[in-house]
Amino acid sequence: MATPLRIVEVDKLKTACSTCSLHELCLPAGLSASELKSMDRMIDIRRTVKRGDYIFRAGTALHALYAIRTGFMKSCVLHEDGREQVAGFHMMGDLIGMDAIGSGQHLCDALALEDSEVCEIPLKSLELLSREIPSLQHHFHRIMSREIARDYGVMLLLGSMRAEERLAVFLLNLSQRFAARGYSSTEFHLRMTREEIGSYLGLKLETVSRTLSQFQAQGLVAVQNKHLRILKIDSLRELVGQHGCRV
Amino acid sequence: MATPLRIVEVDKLKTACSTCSLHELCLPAGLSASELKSMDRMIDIRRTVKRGDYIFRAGTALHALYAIRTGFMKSCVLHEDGREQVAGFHMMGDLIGMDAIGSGQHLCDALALEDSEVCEIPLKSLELLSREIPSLQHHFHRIMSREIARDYGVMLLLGSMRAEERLAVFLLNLSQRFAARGYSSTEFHLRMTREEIGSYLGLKLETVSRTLSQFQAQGLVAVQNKHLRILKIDSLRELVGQHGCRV
DNA sequence: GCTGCCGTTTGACCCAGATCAAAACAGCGG
DNA sequence: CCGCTGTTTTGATCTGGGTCAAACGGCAGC
Repeated sequence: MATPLRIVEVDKLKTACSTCSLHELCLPAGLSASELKSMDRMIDIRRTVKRGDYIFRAGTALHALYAIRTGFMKSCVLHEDGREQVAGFHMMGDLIGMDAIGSGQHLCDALALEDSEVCEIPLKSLELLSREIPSLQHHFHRIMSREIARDYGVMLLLGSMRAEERLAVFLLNLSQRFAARGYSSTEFHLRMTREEIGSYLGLKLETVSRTLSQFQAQGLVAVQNKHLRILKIDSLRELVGQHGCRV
Repeated sequence: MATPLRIVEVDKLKTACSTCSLHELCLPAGLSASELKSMDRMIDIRRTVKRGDYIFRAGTALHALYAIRTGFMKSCVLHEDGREQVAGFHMMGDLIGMDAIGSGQHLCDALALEDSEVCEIPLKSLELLSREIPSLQHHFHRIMSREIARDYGVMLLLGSMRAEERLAVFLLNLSQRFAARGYSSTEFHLRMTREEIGSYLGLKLETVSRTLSQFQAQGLVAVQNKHLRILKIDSLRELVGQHGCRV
């Protein structure tokens, strides 16, 4: 076997759903081998995005949904007066762009917080294929539903939790998502700035910083710049929900 | 024609998608006459719910999605410690229960704020039928997407708006939704209590009351108990976004 | 290694909206 | 018509987290 041929082969393997290590986490979860092949045919474009690049911008037309293969991104919704609110942080296996199906236009910006790779999934193709593969159809519905469920959680957080609780929820959520992807649940890098965390949690960056320092003083976490280690995960869990509510 | 027969006929007409006055607003929007017939076959159960009745409770298994035919309801997500956060107010034509598709269990309570009528739409049937009718499939996706989009708006509101802005956004949203349903955009009844408004907006009931009184003093609205009249809709619109942000 | 730029931390002070309290009011059953 | 209950309004006071300000630290470019 000639070397050039092998390279091409490996390259192709790397970018197919059927061999992607995320396929149990991502859209094709639960599909059979032959159904995965159909997925492979549907997803023909992969994009590499560099830190700071936009995957899509608010106001632009929906071209496709994007499955995150590697990297880390945020989506933020903008108010006409310039205020921006981080609506979510996304990591590998997550599907983004679903906010745009309703109107055909994206409502938020999505941008990479580190060099990333995404798979473009044209909505039309996805809808076509899910008419043929019931389990894909149902799984897509589950993914959209989980986004709604996540949003409800954020509403609860923003509407009725105090600062410490918000931050604890945030850290526990990151921890759990990293764990689900095979990474450490207690030690990770915060890819976003304090300001972005604050925006997501409805707090100012100073409050995020202060609360993080307070957690550190209490021995709950060890923070050094963007590196975070959770020391007492149970105490963090207890912290959520036991304090008197703010609203 | 005998009277009893006529009654049955009218009754049947009243409960079919094909003759429902909401069908351009609801799930079957854009379907052909024959496709509407298929919808009729799918939706075989209509439920009447009285003020205070639950349509579903958090933690219970997903049986069906519910399209609201008449009435007004709220959904609220609960925190284990008893805190509750209103996640949305729903009126005729709205589809609720989509939060449960992901896990198979409802994450929020849905309860009627006035006597209402809902159509039960079994998820399995809906998925089956949308495999046959592409426009139904796409419209269902659009509805789920619009729920995500709405949630992003609520996040922006809860995360970065001051009390007056939140209330103005709330009133403008109600106004616009009533208008879309053929009712007055400037005069309507608030079906929910001040406390429920507050919960939805992340404010306490006293703040809602005070802010409403303030709007009244400024001549923006006329409130009398639960009856509300918008006097200066443009001023309300201007109010949103011009103040310095809280977060 | 030095310099400049961000992002972060920490302190001091302030204010929007929460909390507490009480009165006014609507709606309802008897 | 009355009394009861739950909702709403309004006032007085308090406080969590916002705002302003300054110092610190890590890292990229030179």
